[in-house]
Amino acid sequence: MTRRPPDPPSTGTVYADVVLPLALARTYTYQVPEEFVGQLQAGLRVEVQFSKNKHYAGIIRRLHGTAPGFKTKPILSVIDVEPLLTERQLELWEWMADYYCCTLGEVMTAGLPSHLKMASETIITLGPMFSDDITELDEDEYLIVEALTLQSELSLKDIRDILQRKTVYPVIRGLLDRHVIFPKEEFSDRYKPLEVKCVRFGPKYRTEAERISAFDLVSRSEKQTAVLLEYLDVSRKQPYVRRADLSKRTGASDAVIKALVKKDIFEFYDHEVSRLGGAEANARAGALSREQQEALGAVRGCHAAGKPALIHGVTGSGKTRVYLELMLEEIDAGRQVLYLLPEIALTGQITKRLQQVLGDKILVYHSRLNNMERVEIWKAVLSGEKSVVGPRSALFLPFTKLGLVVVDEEHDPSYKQQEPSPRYNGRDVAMYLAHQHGARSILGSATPSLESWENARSEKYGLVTMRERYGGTALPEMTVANSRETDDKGMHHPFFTPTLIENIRATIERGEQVILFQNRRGFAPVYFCPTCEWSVQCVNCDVTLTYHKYQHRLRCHCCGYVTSPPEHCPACGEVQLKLSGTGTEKIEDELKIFLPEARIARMDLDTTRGKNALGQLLQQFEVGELDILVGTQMVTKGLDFDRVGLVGVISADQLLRFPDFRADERAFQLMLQVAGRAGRRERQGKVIIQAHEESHPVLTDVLAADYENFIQREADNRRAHAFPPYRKMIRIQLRHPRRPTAEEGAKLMGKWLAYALGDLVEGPFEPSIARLRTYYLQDIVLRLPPHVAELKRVKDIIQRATDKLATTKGLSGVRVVVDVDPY
DNA sequence: AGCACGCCGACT
DNA sequence: GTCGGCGTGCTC
Repeated sequence: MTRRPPDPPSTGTVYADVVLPLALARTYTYQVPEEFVGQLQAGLRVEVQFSKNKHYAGIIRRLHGTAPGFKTKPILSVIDVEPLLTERQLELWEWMADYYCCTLGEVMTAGLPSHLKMASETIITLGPMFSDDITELDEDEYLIVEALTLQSELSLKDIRDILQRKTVYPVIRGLLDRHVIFPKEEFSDRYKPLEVKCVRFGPKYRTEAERISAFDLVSRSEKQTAVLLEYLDVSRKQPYVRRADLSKRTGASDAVIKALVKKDIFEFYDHEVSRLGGAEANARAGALSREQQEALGAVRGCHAAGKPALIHGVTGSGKTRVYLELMLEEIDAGRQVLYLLPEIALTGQITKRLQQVLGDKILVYHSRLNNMERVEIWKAVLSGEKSVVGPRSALFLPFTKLGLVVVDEEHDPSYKQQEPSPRYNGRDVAMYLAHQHGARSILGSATPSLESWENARSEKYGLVTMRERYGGTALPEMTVANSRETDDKGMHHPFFTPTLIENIRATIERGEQVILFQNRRGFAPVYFCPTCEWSVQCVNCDVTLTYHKYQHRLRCHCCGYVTSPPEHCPACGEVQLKLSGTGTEKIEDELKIFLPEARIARMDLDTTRGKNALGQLLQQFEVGELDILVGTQMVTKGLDFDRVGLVGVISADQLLRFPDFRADERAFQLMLQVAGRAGRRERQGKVIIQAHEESHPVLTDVLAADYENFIQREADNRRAHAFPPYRKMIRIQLRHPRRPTAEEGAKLMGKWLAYALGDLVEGPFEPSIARLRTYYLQDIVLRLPPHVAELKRVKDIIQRATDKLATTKGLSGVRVVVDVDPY
């Protein structure tokens, strides 16, 4: 990257405004010692002391000659030679801090890989690759390495003592760069290849004839014959056969399989399940369809007119193919591309496909990367050579030649960071980023959000529509099943209609797969006493605990609190406690009763928590080791499988009843997205939605796959009730461990805001979950006409009110959380 | 965010 | 008489 000329040292001392990785509102001004004057510029990291004993790696925001009206501390050392951040990134940080009402330090904390944010407490250890190349080390470095071989870990503070000098960061940085030492956390995060224990025919049984002869060898054993047959059956469908699977399916013990190995018929081996990365660039895949060709032209048209393009393309229309074409163009022209996806979709086939076509030109920025890999990507992006596919955090990478930004699944709520600050929406920040770089941008979805649709309607974005599924596959047949439906004996099941069960059965019999969607995890969300109606509440939050049958535990889905179910009701002593409500676990459980033969798996937060659990689950489903996948929202995202013949929505009512102004939009998106998982290639898929309220207008639109009708009506509703996107919404949440204090603070805050803003202020009121993680909550909501100048004024008012509250006796402990566009 | 300073209750 | 509770204010 080109070096910016250092700011000219004006008369006298030079000062540097430094951003610190703390939740501080402003930058802090340090004095630049004479010796550093020539080498400093914005974006470099420097070591500074902050308060008594703390040293941090801060980032220079700007250099100037204006002496502040207080004594300044000196910059202790310069960590980087070249800036680690670009001017644009610093501007982006400032914009985010400003727009989302948070501090620069909070943006910095979110935006820098922790490896680059050293502080005095950082613990370092000796790297595993260190091969006593002591000759390479200078005296200071040698001292550190020697200390580490004796003590294994040291804090930066220790190192300062060892070296007997104040400035140790440059030395540390040098060692880090050469991978001699590591910040400690990295070891916990080392990845290993995913391997599964498998069986295959031994070397003597490679040919068909040899294999047939194997049957003679085992003819005396019924079990071994069965295993052999099963093996042949499974191996026809899957590229590898798991040892555990084989015994499970045949009911044969592991000893039976071992016996076959002993006879040299089988052998064990570890099958390495493919991981992302290391792909070779292929030729461009297949030709564009006519519609894709047209869409491509339309997107180019938008870009030529300087507008972002919103692609509304039904699932399977091949939006990715269109993105790819444009991405290739940018990359060929030597520019960078940022392709954003919701986190979960990153595990899917899309990343693989991008890497197949773009090879090592594109890097996957994944939440599972370790620190070192993150820093490597950071540097590669800074050099302008690599493009990136990643979740919203990839927005913080130091792009220098950004030419195109793609936001796929732009409607997805997980683009919005909820906690902690900065509470930003990745899609919106992406648009700002593109604008900042003068880059083109594309938003894509099968169900565009109302905000984006409205932007297209008002011609801020260009709209590109793709209506056909690539290859002409028909859209799935969608039907609704009344939840009250009974079977031929007049029996009614609380969560499976006969229609759904019959269809599941038929689908599996055809050798196809089923996805069932239930938007709630666990077994039952309420554990209660039928006598006195007492129910188990979370100790930290104002919610009931969800029963998880598999672990026989009660869990809080807000804070993670776990406890054992009580033996009897503590209020009245009743011993027969009951469960109510339905989660994915229960669906899975009940389904096993109906379909004991089916291979069922569950996909929710609980089953995908482990490192490779999600990938493993998807892999299993992909190769056909599973018949039914029961899951939460997760199953609506990024799943792209050919053999899904049926998608079932267990309860549409549950989605539509949600008390939020976006409930309808969310429900519509979720249902249409999950429906899109059905029948992707030759075959038409089927979707069955169970509901009590069959004629709900949202359901009617879902069944007709009528986005236009839905979004038009939704827009009218929102406009009529003054909701976003026709109003700017800001939520101000006040939190305190004591309810009266939270209430008092909120009342006061509400009064001040109402004084300045009148009836734009609603509340304070208690949110539906009144206590969260031991804090009592109070909300104040502002709904403003969407004018930018107005917004600045409002944010100043909020800031002043927050400051005022912080200096009010007795209420200074009330935390104020501002959430801009809180949806 | 961390941390020191400071002003009110149960202890060696 | 002190130790320590956390409420308050500051860090260039």
